[in-house]
Amino acid sequence: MNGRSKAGPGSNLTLKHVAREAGVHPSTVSRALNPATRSLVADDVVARVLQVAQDLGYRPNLLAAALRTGRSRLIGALIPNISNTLFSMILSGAAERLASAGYSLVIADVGDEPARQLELTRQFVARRIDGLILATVRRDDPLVAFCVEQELPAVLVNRAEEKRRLSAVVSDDGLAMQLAVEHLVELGHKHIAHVAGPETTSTGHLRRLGFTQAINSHKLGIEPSIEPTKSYSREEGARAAEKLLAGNDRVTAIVAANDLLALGVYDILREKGVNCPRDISVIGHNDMPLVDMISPPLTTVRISHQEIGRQAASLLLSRIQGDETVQRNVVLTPSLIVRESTAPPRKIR
Amino acid sequence: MNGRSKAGPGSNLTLKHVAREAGVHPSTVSRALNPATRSLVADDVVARVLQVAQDLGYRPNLLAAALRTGRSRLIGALIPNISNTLFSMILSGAAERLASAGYSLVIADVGDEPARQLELTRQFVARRIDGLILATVRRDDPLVAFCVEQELPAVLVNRAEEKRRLSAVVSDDGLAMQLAVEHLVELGHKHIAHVAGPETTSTGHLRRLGFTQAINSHKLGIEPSIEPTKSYSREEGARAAEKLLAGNDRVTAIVAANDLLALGVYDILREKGVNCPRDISVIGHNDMPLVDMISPPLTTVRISHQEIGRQAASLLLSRIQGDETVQRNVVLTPSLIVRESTAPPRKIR
DNA sequence: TCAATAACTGCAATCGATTGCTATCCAAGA
DNA sequence: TCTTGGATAGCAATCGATTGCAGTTATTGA
Repeated sequence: MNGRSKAGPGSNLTLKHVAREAGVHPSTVSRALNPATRSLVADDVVARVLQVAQDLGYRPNLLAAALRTGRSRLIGALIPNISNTLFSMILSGAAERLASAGYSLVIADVGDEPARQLELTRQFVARRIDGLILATVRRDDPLVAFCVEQELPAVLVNRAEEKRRLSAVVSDDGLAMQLAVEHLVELGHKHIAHVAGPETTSTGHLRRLGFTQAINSHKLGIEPSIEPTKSYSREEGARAAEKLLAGNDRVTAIVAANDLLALGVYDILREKGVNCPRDISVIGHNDMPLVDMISPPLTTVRISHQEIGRQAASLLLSRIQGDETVQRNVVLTPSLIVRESTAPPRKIR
Repeated sequence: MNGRSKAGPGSNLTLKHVAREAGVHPSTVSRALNPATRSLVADDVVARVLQVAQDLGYRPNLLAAALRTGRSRLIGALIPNISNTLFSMILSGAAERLASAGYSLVIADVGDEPARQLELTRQFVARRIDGLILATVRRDDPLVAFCVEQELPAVLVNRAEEKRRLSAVVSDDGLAMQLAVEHLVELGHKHIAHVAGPETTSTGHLRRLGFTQAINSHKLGIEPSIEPTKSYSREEGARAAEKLLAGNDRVTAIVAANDLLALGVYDILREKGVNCPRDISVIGHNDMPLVDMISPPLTTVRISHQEIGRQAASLLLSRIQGDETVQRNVVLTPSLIVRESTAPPRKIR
């Protein structure tokens, strides 16, 4: 009847053992060990129980506690791609905050496929995770509907959702583009183009809108637009840059929606023998590690992804613990890091 | 008596409901749903149960199953720093393989502090994780002793342990250094120095040994050695390079134990106006993302960290599922990626 | 036709902690 | 002296799935 063949890990040391050793009932041990219920037990008994538990090296089985209480103290994270630093930084920040509250982080590296995302989410639910951090969502995502329906506490990171059904922690994409465009305008640029990210993501969408608005507010003309990229990748950036330059020789600066796209732009510039920043200035977004070491060091918008993770974790915890039901959007302020990929435009081209 | 105030997420749909609906006993439902025990149930009953479960959208509570069976289908990962791509790549590979076997990955971003590592490990044990992936271990680590003692299935990744008490998946550090040195020798270098990683890690130690051996096998003289670095970081790399160049003007090539160290070397070379690769060639280790974009593109040793993660997961699963107790060391073969940071030495300097 | 066996299915214990309710004891107040 | 009540501690149900054992029915062979 015993599922385990041998002892196995996990010590098999239970409340009962501690109770017997301390000469009290298991329920008393439970109460003595839990700070919230400790006051129900006489001081001397508490002391004795604590001592015995310590001596025996007792550690409660979190699985059993979770089953009984209905709270697993596990938080799930749905990430499109862990190996992208952006996301691992978010995880790092979230894990830090969660650990200090006694929660652990379960990760699912799910890619972009909605079916797989939903399946992994269901598995999380089956594990009775207490909350969810979503880094995958698109502007209108069925996953969000699922979470709302299941009353599953969830927080979106990095990307937000159009209908604002869930709390989110994001960077101010509009401000970011404003900073970028302003910097270029100050340098004297008049013909600035944008390599937009995927329209399905809030970042791609909002940055494009922000760019347009910034251009308008400076009374500059919008450069003939090219299609948004299909994904945030170096290859897509290259493809976009190629198209952009083929049909336009006025452009003196390119604002990319993301560092990887900017790197793709670099690839094409190099290929065509166009010098950056002398001929064309480039601005990225995210300030990924090492973009300060490439040639030329990339001017980019910095976002503290770790802070996004930390805020998301805090938001989630307060939702779980405090039964707080208001949805909140936390918007972090980005900053422009000026390096050597931006310079005044050449007088003549 | 009910812990939950409201319904909460997780559907509260249990075996009993399915059983009632299908007109059978819960145990029969359990058996019908589990492929391993399905043969104990009549075919028509299986069909009916499956149908009902499907219709109701039943999903078993993994927490309850875990408590009863003693297996949580959770694997813990102890990582010194998730935001380092090296580790997030390992996680990515491991998560992929684990997910396909129905296991989830719980991560702990623990830094380098042994006390914290042990504490987080204990918490993992309290969660009854089925296995552990350790990326943090030093050459002789108390954590390994702990795992062995607790009979906790564990696999080391990237770094191995001296006493080989646990299985490990590593790259062939000796071979890596041999490839690096051979490449430089072929280019004509005779005075090659090494910026060593921390001696506490197996990688730092083994790469230093491998380097020495490779130099000897080519009958070259060992350059006066400098102290190993304290950590794998750009700053430490810079510090080491500074010391190295201060006392030695014969050196025409530097093999760093890691890309970050190599980047630190770059920093100093630039600062001192020493041209790489014309004056000094540099080789890194790991082939981190973007080192192909920096100036000059870094010649480095490529390791498939994702493959390390995958192999580690497989090893762990076979240990858990097959009751296999042999410890195995899986050694992956690295390759040298030649870029532009290496060139023949200048005739005169 | 009857016993022996096989094939299912149900019963109930179990995993380990939590918690509402109840029982006991002692002190304070009437 | 008796009641009231506060402080402790124990009892037993419970969370939801799994599984050894036993019981029932159908099937086979003699």
